[in-house]
Amino acid sequence: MPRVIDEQERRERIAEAVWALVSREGLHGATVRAVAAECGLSTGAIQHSFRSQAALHRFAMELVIERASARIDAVGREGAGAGSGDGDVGACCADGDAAAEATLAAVEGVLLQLLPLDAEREVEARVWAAFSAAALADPVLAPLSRQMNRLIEGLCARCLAQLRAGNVLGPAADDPLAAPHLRALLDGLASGLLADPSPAARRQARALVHTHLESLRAEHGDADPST
Amino acid sequence: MPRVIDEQERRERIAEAVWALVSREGLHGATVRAVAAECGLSTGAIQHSFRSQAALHRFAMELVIERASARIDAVGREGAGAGSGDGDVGACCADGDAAAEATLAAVEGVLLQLLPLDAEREVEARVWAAFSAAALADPVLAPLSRQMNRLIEGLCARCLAQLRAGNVLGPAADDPLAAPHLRALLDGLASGLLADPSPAARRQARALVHTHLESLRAEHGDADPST
DNA sequence: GTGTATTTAATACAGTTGTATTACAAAGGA
DNA sequence: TCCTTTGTAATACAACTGTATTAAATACAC
Repeated sequence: MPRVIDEQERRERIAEAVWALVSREGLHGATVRAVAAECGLSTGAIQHSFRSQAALHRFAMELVIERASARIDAVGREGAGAGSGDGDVGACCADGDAAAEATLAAVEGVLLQLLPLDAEREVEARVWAAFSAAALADPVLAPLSRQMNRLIEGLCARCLAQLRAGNVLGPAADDPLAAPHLRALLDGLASGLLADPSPAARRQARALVHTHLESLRAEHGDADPST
Repeated sequence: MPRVIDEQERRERIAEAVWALVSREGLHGATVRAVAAECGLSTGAIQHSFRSQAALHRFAMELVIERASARIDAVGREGAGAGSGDGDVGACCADGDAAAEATLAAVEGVLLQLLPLDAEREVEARVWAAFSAAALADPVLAPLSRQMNRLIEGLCARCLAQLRAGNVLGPAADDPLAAPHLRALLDGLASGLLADPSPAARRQARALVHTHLESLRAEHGDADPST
């Protein structure tokens, strides 16, 4: 047998070149030739790994989901047991306020990871924005877009559940709309940050996530008592 | 003088053909030839009105802003005086609840106009999504993206001001973050609706806007008393 | 009517794209 | 050592792109 190559790793390397190009120049910049140049291969090598450009783009989009999914699952696993990492919160709610603050801060940190607040997340968010825009006119990519939304909403739901378990939230958190609400907010913040990544905008986004969580805590009445 | 043509109207007609194509096939579908076919002109006629394809795309994006801006201004003008259209609310806050409900409903209606809940808005939102994604990698279009965000945030601010004037909101509405918060929420909801325009998702989006406004009303404590 | 300025249509052209095809290099089994 | 199998590189090709150029048609001034 000749030159053995880790095909999966090769495919991911190519997909990462796609990411770089999409982030810099948009999806239309990720031509086969440009991708080949970006990762130091020939167009023939690209074609050996991917039947077509559409397959390449699809794989690159799926890889974004896969990586994000892995990160989110990791957060979920480590967040399920501990509040902020140095103390268990779920069971012992004896000294309320300190533990509550810790849980709140931990959740806030997790949610902030979904925003393009550093260089790496910004690339990821730009790439995702390009792909999800393309998905609007491409039935093959559209399901991936929805999958990502479900993924993030799931993370939001788990964060809210954790806050509820720590008795940090009022009854408002039981609202089944709380997770979609949080997801939409994060999505809109991310899109705004991509258009304006200034330090001021980043500060504002952080503050917004903070006050949103605080407002969930402050809320003690029913959401809609009139109807 | 030969055939006199309303150049501005012609340009807008061409731009609307761009919208249709972008909504159906994405930005890359708006080639000069496709645009010409869409509006029943020749490529020569397109080139007579627009120096280049980039200029055409830019104009089409600006026209989205212009149209949206006109709608928003109209809403602002009619909304400045009356609450819901059949009764003045700003001054007479004698019978609180009924007037408050009316104001709230009126504002809710305005905000819902920003979401792709009907066919026309959906096209507009799809077009805008495509353009703002392109703006991430195009320095010429990027300012337009930010301009639109400012426009919508301004509308949000005015809506909140109206609610405040009607004594519908607690002190939380004075938070300078309330308008950016609302804008981000609407942005995220819009993007979610484009990915999943199902009736269920639309119902959820409507409900979310409603509960968000309700939560602003319910909130009476400080947003962040601890720090 | 004639002429002229101006818009339109058609075509030409150079560049780029995705993809198929081809020849070449490399690596292990006989 | 040679040979087969696999990956690589280069090139070819057809389709499509934006744009420049050209010729025709049109509508008003005179």
